[in-house]
Amino acid sequence: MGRTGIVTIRDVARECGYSASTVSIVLNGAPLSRYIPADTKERIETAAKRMGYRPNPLARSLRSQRSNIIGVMVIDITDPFCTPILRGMENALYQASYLSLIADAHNEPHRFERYLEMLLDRRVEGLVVIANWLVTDIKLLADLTECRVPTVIAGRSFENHSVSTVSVDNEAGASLALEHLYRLGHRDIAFLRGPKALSSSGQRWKGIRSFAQSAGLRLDSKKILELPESLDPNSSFEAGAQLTGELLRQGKPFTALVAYDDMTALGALRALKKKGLRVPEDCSVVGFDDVAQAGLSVPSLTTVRQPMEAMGSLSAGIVLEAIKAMDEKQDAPVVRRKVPAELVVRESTRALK
Amino acid sequence: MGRTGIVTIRDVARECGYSASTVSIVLNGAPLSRYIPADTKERIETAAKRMGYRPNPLARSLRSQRSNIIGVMVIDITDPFCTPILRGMENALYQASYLSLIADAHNEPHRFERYLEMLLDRRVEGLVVIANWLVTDIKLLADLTECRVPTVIAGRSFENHSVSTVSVDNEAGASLALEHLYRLGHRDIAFLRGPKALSSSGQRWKGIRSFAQSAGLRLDSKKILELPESLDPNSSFEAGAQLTGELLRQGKPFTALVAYDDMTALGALRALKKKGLRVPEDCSVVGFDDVAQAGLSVPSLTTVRQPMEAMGSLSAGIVLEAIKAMDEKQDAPVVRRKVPAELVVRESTRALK
DNA sequence: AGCCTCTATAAAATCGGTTGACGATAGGGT
DNA sequence: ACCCTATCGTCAACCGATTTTATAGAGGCT
Repeated sequence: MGRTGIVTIRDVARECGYSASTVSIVLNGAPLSRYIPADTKERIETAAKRMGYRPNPLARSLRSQRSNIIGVMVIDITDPFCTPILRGMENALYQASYLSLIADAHNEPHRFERYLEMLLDRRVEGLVVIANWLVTDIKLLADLTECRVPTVIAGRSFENHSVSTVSVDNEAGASLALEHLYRLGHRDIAFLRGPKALSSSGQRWKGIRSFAQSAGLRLDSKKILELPESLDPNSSFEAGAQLTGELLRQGKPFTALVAYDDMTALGALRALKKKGLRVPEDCSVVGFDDVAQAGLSVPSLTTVRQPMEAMGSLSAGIVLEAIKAMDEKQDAPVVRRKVPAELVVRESTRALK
Repeated sequence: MGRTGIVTIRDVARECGYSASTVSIVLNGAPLSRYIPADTKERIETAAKRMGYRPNPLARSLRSQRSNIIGVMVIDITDPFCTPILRGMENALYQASYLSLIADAHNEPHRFERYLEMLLDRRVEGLVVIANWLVTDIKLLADLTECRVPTVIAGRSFENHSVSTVSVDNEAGASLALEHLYRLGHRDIAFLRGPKALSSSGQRWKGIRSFAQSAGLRLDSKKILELPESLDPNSSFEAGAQLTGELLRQGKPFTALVAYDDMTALGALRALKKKGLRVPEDCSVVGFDDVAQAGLSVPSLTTVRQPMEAMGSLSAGIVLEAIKAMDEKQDAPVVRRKVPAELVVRESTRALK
């Protein structure tokens, strides 16, 4: 044992009088260990334990070409949407004794690329990209498919590319939100749509339109505003407040408002309150996502829940499956998982009197 | 180049007709490269670039005994207090081209220990523990000092141990909060203290008492409640709401409330609203931390800000310094950094009429 | 001629663990 | 007596880099 206090396999071997190979074979239960008698095994095992031997994962990875690490690219770790996904992933990976190497791109494509390279350098066996917001470009895909690293994009769906994705059913979710308001008797409903650049915006809007059509509800284009494009996910709070202010100034009455996401909805709450309107008495508000904040506001927010933890563990599961498939030389299928959204009714909506 | 598409240093060597040693020496600008003529260097460098050679960090780490990785133990990644710290750390580490390996302990001591071992196994060169809540025990310390891994605890201070810490000046911060209310004319003030097990509770309370004393303000023990101990940082919202309810039921009037942290304060807002009290008209509320939520609530929360990003980069800086010191065989000093808190006045407080 | 020093490059050792190919012994079958 | 197989291990190669040591030719000096 060197003076660093770190015990190598050779130290153990020397200590108990066997070779490093034998120690390795025994401790890993390799096929050859079949022929090693029980008492030898025991001697080796107790020596290893006594000496506190812990195999060096670096050396092991180098030899076995397996890092036991999944790279996780988070577009913006301060986004409350991300952390529950991370939590879910972590749960799934923990069980498979994989570690996750998390890179936070700060919403900057430049960092995204640099970190992507770092992750690939570190020989991550798989990659999960939590794409809440940033419009990830094609270069990503090129790099990844070229390097044969199983990849899942969580939180977004790309219809056109051959990457696995895990995303919520935005269309159905948005329908749920509108249906909820409709059932409560609301007919004059305002909308704050998401920015065009986000695919989820389009999907949610499609859900809105399809429900409206099926229910015979007329959507008044004067009451439909669109969030500006922005790189910062937290900006939608400000934008929500501002657009709601515009709606109110415009004078067209509405009894309910559907926001693109929770942040937007919280912004709307603030703007409504500022104009002296009470929620839900004077106006109902629905969000989307169910981030942690949604339950804590006053009034608490009725919203459409994305099962973020589940999405996280699903993503991890898909990547792990793909890795296993590659081990067996099959190629992994592209999985597009759409998880159902769930309406969470809280205080910000109520029946129209 | 193997069929994996990964280029090794030997591939580069073969390609340009030199040995792996020479390539390594040139690409790293090692001392011996002094003797290598410029055109050879150029040939090697262009070949490396053309072939897209990227040295394998695993192999490099194994040889050099340096992982270029800092381990980060997060007690609970879904706690909004943690992510800005992570962001700050990441910024500092990015510049030093260190990567952070984040482990989320889920508030479970069991996971904490297992991850700690994993991190040490991976030969992290330093460790930052983001200790928002969990009462970390002594075993941690033993393991760490034994393994000679520079460690910083961010978010807590331990007076009695010889670990570096970065924490906010809780005492001064709490004083600021109370002073703010006092200046606004409030004299009947209720308090929701933090749980005893947290050292920050005691510190904040000390700040409260010291300001009260210096201003001649009497604290009414009937209006001082204490949050229950709990492992879950998000529980303080519920607890805040519940304790505020108790205060109100008790009937002792108060015009302002100082909460242990922002979550507690948000809980208080909810309880006050439920009883029909308006904030800040009928009661002012102050929080502590300035988590992202604080600015988004209605009314937005006056609070004492912990400069979390700065704390994160400070922590990273201290660890990096310690690593550098160890490189030069000096031993790194124990640093106890206390950063100033800052009062952020928003809508939840106003002058007593 | 003999011995240094300076260049320019390569061979070999090393990091710590894994693994396929062997060696050696003992017993069983023919 | 001979081959086969089951046991119990060890050797050496290997993963992909870095680094120490070595080699070899060219000049320069005595």
